[in-house]
Amino acid sequence: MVRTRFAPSPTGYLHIGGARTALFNWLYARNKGGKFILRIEDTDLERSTEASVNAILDGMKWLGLDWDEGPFFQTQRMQRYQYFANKLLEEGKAYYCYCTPEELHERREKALKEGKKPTYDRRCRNLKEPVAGRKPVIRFKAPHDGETVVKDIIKGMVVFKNEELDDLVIVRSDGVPTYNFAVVIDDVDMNITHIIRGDDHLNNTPRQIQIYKALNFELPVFAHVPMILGSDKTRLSKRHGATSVMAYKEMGYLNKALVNYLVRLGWSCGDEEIFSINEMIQKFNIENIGKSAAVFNPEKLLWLNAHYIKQTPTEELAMLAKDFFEKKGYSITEKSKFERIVESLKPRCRTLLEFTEMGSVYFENEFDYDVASVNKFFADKDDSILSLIKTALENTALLDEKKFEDMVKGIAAQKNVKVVTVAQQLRIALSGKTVSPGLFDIIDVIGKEKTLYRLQRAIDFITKKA
RNA sequence: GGUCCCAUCGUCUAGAGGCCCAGGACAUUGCCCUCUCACGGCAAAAACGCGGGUUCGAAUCCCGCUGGGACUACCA
Repeated sequence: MVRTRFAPSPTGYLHIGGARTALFNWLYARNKGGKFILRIEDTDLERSTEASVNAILDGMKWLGLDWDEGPFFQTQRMQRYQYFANKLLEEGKAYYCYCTPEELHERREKALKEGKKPTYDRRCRNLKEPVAGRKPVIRFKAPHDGETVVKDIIKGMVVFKNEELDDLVIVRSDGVPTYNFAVVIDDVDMNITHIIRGDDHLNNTPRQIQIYKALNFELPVFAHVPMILGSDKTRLSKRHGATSVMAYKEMGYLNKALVNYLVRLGWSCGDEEIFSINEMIQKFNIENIGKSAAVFNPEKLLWLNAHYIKQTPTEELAMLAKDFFEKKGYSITEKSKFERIVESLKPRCRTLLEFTEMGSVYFENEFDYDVASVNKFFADKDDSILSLIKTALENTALLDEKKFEDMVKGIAAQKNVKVVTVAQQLRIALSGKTVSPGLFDIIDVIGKEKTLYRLQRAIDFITKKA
């Protein structure tokens, strides 16, 4: 039975990189009919917060990455780490070290200055007596010679010389285990079969393998996936823009779009770009994960989001968009009318936030007129076209789209101008700009009264200007 | 500095020795559609980092170089 896990440390929100790691683990487990476990690595007491735990959980839920077991918290498993630390101590595979962080730091600096390796010199390894007045850490007795090989199904066989690895601290002076130790105990206790994680952990892996061996644990399968980079090819971080998963939700991205984007970042399936969740589960495999780091490309995410917006049924989309409109102060009363609005905006918007921007035309009556648009279409200060439209609309009952178009064309013929001129003048009257959803959509949604109001307002604007 | 990883269009990638004077997608440009903007359709431009090998033949294998990244904590 395949068992994978996602093990974030709660020191911030769920970010893009973590989300992709979680997704890969989740997909692999689902593909194999296995289990996906969530574990919170909160042994860094200083930086871990409950708010971060909740933020991560929210992010996972929004992406639809449900877990089968957990969340487990490392801080609630202290006795397990103590047990194995003691075991190593008793078996002579670990020892107390009384060096202070300050001493260690000094020695490291000194070694670096002298051009030597800044590794721990193992001076406490054979200490017979405790050092009075100091709280020791526990260090792992790493082998001096030989090599440790990481068998990684993405990177291949990676060989590390043991002389490069020093005696790492496995338990801090306050009794809290360090990452490299806790992660091993946890993965073994939770029967994790496949460890899929960022390749920033590849260098840690030989140390962990040494601990597995010292404790006679069976090794899991390792798969180190390449990092996600920003546009400048350095590790993706805040300065590259939004990195929080939930920030994308707030910006009006659909979870399906983000997940689809993420799965294709570092993984491929021939020429395929669009995957439903089920297709992903069915097709995901570790073999097709690439070896090189990938640059996060917001443009492509935007394209995918637009794709999923177009693909989402309008009724469903309207429910998602509602919050965004209400947040902007536009109250949604009639469901069917709102769906009409959403429908008209659907092919024009790439995010839900854009719906509210372009959609303002349906809600605002007292807008400003765009200067460039006015200069282009009302330069001659002639309101006759708008007046004709107004008269035509005043004398008609509810138009259908065909009749509306005939009217516009008729006025164009009558005034001997292009249809587009009439349309654009009307558009500016209705929206203040030369860009908007379809004219008929607008008048149909806002109704006769508001249409006439906006026409008169535009006529006043033009004539006042004259 | 040391260790480790990586290297195909601007970006995500296909490519597992001949099917590749390198395919798809995003972005870009042009054309068509059209009441504007979009959508949609069509088309174009755009890459195997460099140098050595191996081989009848290399984007694909090997070595070196260069470049990028990660790690180097009583962080994870």
